[in-house]
Amino acid sequence: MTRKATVYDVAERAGVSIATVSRVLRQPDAVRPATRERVLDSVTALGYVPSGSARGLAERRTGVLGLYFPGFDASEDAPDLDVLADGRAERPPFTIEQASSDAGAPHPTMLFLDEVLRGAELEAWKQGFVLMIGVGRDDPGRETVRDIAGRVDGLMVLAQSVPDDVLARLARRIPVVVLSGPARGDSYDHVTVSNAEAMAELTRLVLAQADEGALAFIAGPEDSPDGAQRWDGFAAAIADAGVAIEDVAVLRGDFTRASGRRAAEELIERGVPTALVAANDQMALGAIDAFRSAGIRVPDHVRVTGFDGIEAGALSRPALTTVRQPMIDLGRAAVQLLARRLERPDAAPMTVRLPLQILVRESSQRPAGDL
Amino acid sequence: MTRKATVYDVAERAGVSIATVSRVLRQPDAVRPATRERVLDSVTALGYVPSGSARGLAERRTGVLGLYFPGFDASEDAPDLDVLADGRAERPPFTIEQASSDAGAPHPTMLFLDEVLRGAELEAWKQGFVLMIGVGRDDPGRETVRDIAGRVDGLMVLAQSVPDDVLARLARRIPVVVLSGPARGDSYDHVTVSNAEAMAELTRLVLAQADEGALAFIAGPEDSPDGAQRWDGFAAAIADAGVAIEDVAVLRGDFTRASGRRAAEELIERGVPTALVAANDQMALGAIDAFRSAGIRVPDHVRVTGFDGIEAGALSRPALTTVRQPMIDLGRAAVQLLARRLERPDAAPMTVRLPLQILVRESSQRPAGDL
DNA sequence: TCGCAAAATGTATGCGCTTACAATTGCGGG
DNA sequence: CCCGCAATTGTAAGCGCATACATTTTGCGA
Repeated sequence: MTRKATVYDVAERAGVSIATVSRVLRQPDAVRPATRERVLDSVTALGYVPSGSARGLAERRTGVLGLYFPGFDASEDAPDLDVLADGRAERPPFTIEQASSDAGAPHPTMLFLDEVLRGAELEAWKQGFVLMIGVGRDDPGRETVRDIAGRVDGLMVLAQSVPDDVLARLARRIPVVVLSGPARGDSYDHVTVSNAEAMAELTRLVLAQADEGALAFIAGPEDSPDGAQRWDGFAAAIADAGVAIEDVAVLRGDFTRASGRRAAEELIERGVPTALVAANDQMALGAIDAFRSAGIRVPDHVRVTGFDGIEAGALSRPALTTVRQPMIDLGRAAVQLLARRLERPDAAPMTVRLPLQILVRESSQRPAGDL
Repeated sequence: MTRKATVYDVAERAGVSIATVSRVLRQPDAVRPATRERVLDSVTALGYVPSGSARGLAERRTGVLGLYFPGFDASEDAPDLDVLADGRAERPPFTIEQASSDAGAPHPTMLFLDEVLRGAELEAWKQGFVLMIGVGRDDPGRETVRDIAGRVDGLMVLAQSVPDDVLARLARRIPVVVLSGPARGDSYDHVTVSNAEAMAELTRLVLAQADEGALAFIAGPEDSPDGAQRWDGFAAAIADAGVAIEDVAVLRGDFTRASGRRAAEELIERGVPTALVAANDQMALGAIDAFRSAGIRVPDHVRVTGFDGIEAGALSRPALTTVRQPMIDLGRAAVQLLARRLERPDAAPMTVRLPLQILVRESSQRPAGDL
């Protein structure tokens, strides 16, 4: 790897000017086939790859879109790994563990983000962009978002991953799309889902099956916007159904499986409901665990629903009724919004609302005989 | 969003030269506190964000690392989504589906890549880089890899995602690290895992439990390097154990659950083995399905093992004994290698071999009574 | 063969930033 | 109050490419 080849090298070798080289790469038809060949030969011979920086500077656009995530994994604290350290060679090529737990499964929010990312990448590719990603971390001094913002034509951020003031500042430089948060009346483009409406509908489905029995709800942590929206949807649905909120056992969890288990144990003491609506899948699965331990059958004795559509819910028995986020489409929609705004910078801010998918599975179905 | 602010704007507003502005951002200590304040004021007032392109060009490094994946999801064919189309507003905010299948679960290779990506992002952040990602697709004309290569300081590619000649060319421009393929004696840095060794060890564990019975193996598709390595490990282990290869029933699958099911059905006809080693988890799970349908109990009648460590294996009953790839660490190691090479461009090419994790779970354990 | 419009190519500038080097300023001792 | 050095700031030269505009070449009809 000597010095990297530049247009100048290519031009010289092909006996043309750098303008011609540039043309061969950008508008091949504008140059005579013979010269084109000659230039392309030099390109391969020299292993020339155009500098993205120079291009970006000259064209005043980078062709890159940025996606910025909140960091849910506290990965700042991840142990250091040093593959370059000495003595690695002597280490065994494998380790053996007696394992029955499912420890090590990634945080569900991560899975969510992975799919959003996939959708974004796909659509970016379709639109001719490349994707740059960043994760929000406690990061005094080093401003990763700003870093990224300086390198891209447009930025997608997940709600709450960037402080408002920082975001406002970045938006002065490039278009910003906010994903999956409350559709505030601000001036950004938004992509959201109808959390509340879907939860309301799900609750209606549950009520339709719940006979006369008692209803229970496991809410998420207080500071979760998602959790709040889901609660709103639930509350709206039971209000519509003429059920008094006081008649519903409302517990609070923290979105973990353990907290769902605890909540269900409390319910068992206070009296088992006919139906339990949980604000996410983890807690629903935890509740099912607790019910099972207590000999209470789902869905025979109690119907249970979750929210999110994680894989464990599909694999559990009974399979968990839930609501799936259109994750791929979230990513794709965000890119489309960005592409649109890059074309028409002064169009009015837009909010795209994607439909959720209610997956009715066994855990919420009244036993067949009763139908 | 008027015209984007540049150093010139900031300099003028602060009454200094552009050099000073640049210094404030790059080496704050080299400028007198008073001036520094003035400059920073202008920066915020103007919403200035430095251009990554210009920086990259001037510094001759971008601070970006690239990660290039093979595209396993045939996403080129993904249906178009058009969130900007008219009439979206009228669409319902949710859809309802009676669903019991686990359709829609992402391709396991995707999950693998997601984690590698996560590891890479984490380590890139720790080392002060930003990550750019690209997915390999059938892509006549548009050369995404090259595109990315032009914008980054170093490139990580998953084995087989980039044709050899293209890779060779890119490597002339920037350092390249190849992930998870055979450690060929080429001139790139490599990160791999000990597929064969781990499979051999797993096979040994199985043999130790397999009594006198017959052994079976479900191989992967012929063109899979991973599959081949796993076969090699298996073959080596049984050879060591003095078992003739002819005494082992070897079937071939295509890494899908269905193919595992078919293979097991064939085994049931030909005679159920005491132990079945599959080249990946999907096929192992498929085989377990088939055994269950036939009333054959796992692990009581037949011990089964997989490879990969997918989540469904941990959740299934019996939980699947398998080998987990150190996916996060693969990504992290790749970044470390890249960072090292950027520092010392002419160090000898290096191959880092990461240990695999053998997870011994129920599906391979001889029933307790027998111990 | 010549003339002219169209096609092909070359020239030169600027994109926004970093940085070597030059010029200026500040400060302490004499 | 002056001198010399160090700290600060300014000047200017690229970094590699795209492109407007100028120049040359080509193709074609007369």
